[in-house]
Amino acid sequence: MKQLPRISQAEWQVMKVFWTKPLSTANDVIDALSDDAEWKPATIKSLINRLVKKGALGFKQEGKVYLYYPLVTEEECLQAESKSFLQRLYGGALKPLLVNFLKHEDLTKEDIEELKQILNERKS
Amino acid sequence: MKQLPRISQAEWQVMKVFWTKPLSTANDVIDALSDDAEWKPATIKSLINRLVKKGALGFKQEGKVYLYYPLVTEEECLQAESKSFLQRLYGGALKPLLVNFLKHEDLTKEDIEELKQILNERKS
DNA sequence: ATCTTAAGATTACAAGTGTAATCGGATTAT
DNA sequence: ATAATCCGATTACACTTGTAATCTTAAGAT
Repeated sequence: MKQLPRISQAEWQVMKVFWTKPLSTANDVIDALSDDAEWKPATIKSLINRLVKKGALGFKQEGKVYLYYPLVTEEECLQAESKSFLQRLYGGALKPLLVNFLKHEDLTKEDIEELKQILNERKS
Repeated sequence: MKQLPRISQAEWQVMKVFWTKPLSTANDVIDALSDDAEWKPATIKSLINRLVKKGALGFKQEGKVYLYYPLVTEEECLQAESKSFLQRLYGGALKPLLVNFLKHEDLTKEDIEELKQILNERKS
């Protein structure tokens, strides 16, 4: 399996935009993230550059601008991050993690039903 | 609420020792972590020092050595980390996180029953 | 009284991160 | 043609992190 580049927190924000809408330009990302208005445009461009260097993003030139696209899927990154999180904080024990999240976070009645459904389906 | 120092991954390993056994000496930690033999003793001392500076550990002198102890609970740190993880990777949506973990990680039949129990208890 | 030892304190240093400004070349407007 | 603009590339810089060696000082050994 291809080995994933490691994506930092700030970079993750940027990746999310590309995962949601691949073949975006740098400006698309800047727009997409402008609501939160957390970063200067230059910052976002820096992050995009790093992601390209890390091999997390590819691009093709379209006229004068680049259209960037993810080279790694959100699924696999999420998987990897989640796994390392589980390992690091809960020593790899899934149940305590789940218990913790179940206890402290918000769930609707429907969510709960759905989760029980999932639990039922995975017998073992 | 007291604001938590931010504890890095390597530091977390060290904190775990103190959470498990408060009032440990630096050498206790070195011993405790020597199985994994990942770090030189000097490294562990560095980490302890940083944790003291960050306000994550306190200590009292006992004869010639220091007995260190956590100034923050594992519970609150876990809580904070988990929350930020949830926010960062899943945009704060608990269900996708749970679904992901439920789908990909290992659970025994008993675990599953227990989780369903928890779900039942928290009607909403 | 000295010498050794061991503990905490200080210093080191490269890599990664957050955050951003500036440079250089191409494109568009005048 | 020339000037203004825009975009990606390069450079910047402080802070954190991983990893560890060295320094200082006090206690214990001889």
